[in-house]
Amino acid sequence: MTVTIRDVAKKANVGIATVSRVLNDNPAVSPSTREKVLKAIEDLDYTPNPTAQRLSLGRTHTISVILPFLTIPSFVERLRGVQHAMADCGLDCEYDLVLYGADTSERIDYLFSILPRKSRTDGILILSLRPDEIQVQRMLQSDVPIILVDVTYPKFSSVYVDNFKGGMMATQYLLGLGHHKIAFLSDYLKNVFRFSAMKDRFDGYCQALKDAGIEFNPAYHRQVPHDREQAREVAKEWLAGEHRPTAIFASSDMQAIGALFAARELGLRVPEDLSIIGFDDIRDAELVGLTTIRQPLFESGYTGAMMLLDRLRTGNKETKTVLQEIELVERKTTAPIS
Amino acid sequence: MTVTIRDVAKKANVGIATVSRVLNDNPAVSPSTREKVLKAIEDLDYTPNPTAQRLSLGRTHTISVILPFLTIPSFVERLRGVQHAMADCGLDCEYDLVLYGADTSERIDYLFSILPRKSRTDGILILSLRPDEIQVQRMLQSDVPIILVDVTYPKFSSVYVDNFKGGMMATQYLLGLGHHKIAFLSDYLKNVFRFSAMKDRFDGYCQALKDAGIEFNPAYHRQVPHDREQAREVAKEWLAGEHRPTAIFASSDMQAIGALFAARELGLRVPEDLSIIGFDDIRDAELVGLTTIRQPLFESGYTGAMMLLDRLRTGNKETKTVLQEIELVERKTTAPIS
DNA sequence: TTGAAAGCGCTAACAC
DNA sequence: GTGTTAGCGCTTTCAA
Repeated sequence: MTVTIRDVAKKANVGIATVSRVLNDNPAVSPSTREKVLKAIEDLDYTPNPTAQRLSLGRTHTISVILPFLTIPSFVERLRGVQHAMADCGLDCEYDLVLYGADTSERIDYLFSILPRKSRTDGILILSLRPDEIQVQRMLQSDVPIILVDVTYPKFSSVYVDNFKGGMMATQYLLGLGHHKIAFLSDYLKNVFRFSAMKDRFDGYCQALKDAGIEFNPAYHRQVPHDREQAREVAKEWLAGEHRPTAIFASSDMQAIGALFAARELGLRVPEDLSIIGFDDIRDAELVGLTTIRQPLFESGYTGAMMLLDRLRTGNKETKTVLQEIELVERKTTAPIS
Repeated sequence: MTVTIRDVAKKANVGIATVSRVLNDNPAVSPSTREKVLKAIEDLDYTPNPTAQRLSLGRTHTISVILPFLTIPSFVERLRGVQHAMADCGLDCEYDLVLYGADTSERIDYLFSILPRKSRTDGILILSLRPDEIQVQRMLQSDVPIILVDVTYPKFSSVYVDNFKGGMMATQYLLGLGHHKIAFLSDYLKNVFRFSAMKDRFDGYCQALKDAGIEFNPAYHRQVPHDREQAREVAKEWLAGEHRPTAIFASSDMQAIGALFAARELGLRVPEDLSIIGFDDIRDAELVGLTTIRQPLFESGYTGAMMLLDRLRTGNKETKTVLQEIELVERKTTAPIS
């Protein structure tokens, strides 16, 4: 049925070891036999069975990427970065990229417990998901290289940004524009994915407020799912309410855009009547002219994958953490208070 | 080092076959030994080696998805559909989803030649890529189930839409609004990915024009890469030129949005001075209020994956084609000519 | 109900 | 240089 190494050996009148040598570019094969073997391979349209190679080699030639959803553009950007790193290393033919969507806590738990095993995968990239204590212990036991992207954790290699600083930057910027009634529209600070970025941004927001001598107003903090529509609803409540904020800092661009829609819907002018700042700088941010805190999304995946690939190549086990820079991108949704 | 079935067998004082039976829910195991084995598995934190299972079973437990890029939102949506279908079938633990980015013709050729083998993968979903004659022949030879999404081809199962009709719908709609100078802004009609959708839409556009007794004006057709910026440039040329079209039909929403930007940049009001219609109905379309031809993106991936999964389960080899419905979504970028 | 052993297709150590 | 052979860790006959 399917062609195996034995068929090739027979056809070329050599042993299977010789075929294997040719396949693996072992120099200890005479040019003439190599020729014969290559011919047989060609004739039979033979391809080595990857599963058999993997079992024999004890390596899976597989890189696993775990991410929450594909609905959130920032995850897709990071994933793109991973793909490109593999291609740039010329390793996209060497390694298979296996994608695991982790959108429930059960699924996350399952993946975190089942995946970090040498027999499963050669390496793991975890995007934006923060493992809990138990999961961390298990991962630390396993000898599978794991890289965290958009999250840091002691003893793990990671690529991340300073979200606290980002939260401060955004808030201070609005403060500098003369805003005092600054609302913070965020993801759920506690969530099954254990995203921590939002919490850090919130803390940065609070700190900046405090530094400016402004008391934190709980009414100006609402938590909604990471979703445009839900953000819009909440923003509408704020904007239609009595103590309307003059500025909204959203913990993600998607939510900021939701707020932008809410403003439009209520006939408020942005930035004249309301300033809005987001976080991430996804592609849509440019589209709508959103002022935001940019973090390197594509690069985070790229760098994380590079670290993993490097570790796979060198076997170097030391943990390495990369802090990426963030920056304020001023566009058209923020202005001095009038 | 790693725990194997032999370790479990030893610990439970049984043969490896018995352990295997327990793993595979074979009823021919007495409750008491099953108990023993389960205990040993638990104690040793044993997980079967998937590679070994695959080799032994002769199945890879892998589904391959080939797509051009993750930069284009429509592909991501289709991919999401695939993920969800797997989860809804409860098969996301059974099958690994392997992602192959195919962004050059070499890579496409490589993937199309290497992937369709039983030893490689259990099934393949090809998104938006149209294989050429040679590749088709090879695929037809292979006994790996292949489903095309966003493409049809004789003898292949596929999920697709009538792009010709879509092209006509968009054009007729603009015609109905009184427009006569309708430009068609498209992808390259010939491209390494052999996307054919754009060509069909173009043909639909031409047909609608013809039906209305309007001669096709080559100056009103430009081809650019599937990219917002490039589309914007071209649109600007049209809009700043002498024979400015009163309407633009873009072969994708991304390009339509590029055109929208161009109009804004030149101070043209949309839809008062210029009507714009796109194709796809990606999420951004709603964001900017773009009128467009909607095709079911998520559903295409979902349906394709379902077909594949079903075929994997039943072994049913007959080819099946699903034509999905498209519809015109009127938003705020189109209006009667003034 | 259970265990021994063959076999999945490959790699690599070991002989020649 | 090249062939023989022993694994890699499973599943699955086939006997018992």
